[in-house]
Amino acid sequence: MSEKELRRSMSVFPIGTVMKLTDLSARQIRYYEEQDLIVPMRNEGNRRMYSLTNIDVLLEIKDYLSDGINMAGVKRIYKLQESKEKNREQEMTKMMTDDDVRKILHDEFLAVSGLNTKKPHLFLDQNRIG
DNA sequence: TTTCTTACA
DNA sequence: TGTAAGTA
Repeated sequence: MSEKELRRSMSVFPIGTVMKLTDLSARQIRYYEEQDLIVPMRNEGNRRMYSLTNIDVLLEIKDYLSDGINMAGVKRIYKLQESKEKNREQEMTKMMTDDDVRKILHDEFLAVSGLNTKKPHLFLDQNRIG
């Protein structure tokens, strides 16, 4: 996660500030949380603290709602994005793994055939195996 | 003062 | 969704 993303994910705004920034009522903001559209952090006093990312989502929700989409529809949109991101990450992980295996087999082949002119990969791959 | 939870003439 | 009550 980049520093920019870390900053955007820092929960530092109390609900009152979020109300002004999004023009939503506290009731609505808490309701969207109940619908699992956002997951604000809690401070020592059990107060909800929101991040810029949370605020972005709330603004997006407002846009969808103003476009005539109901809560069920909004929830479907985020559910879909969530599953797609998981699949993408899983695919990426699988690709990385396959690539590692390929490199390892390639290096082993070079070593056995006595043509290993580049050993650098062996260190990295062995660490990944362990 | 602000926010939280719960509940509803 | 709004709003009231009683807290923290």
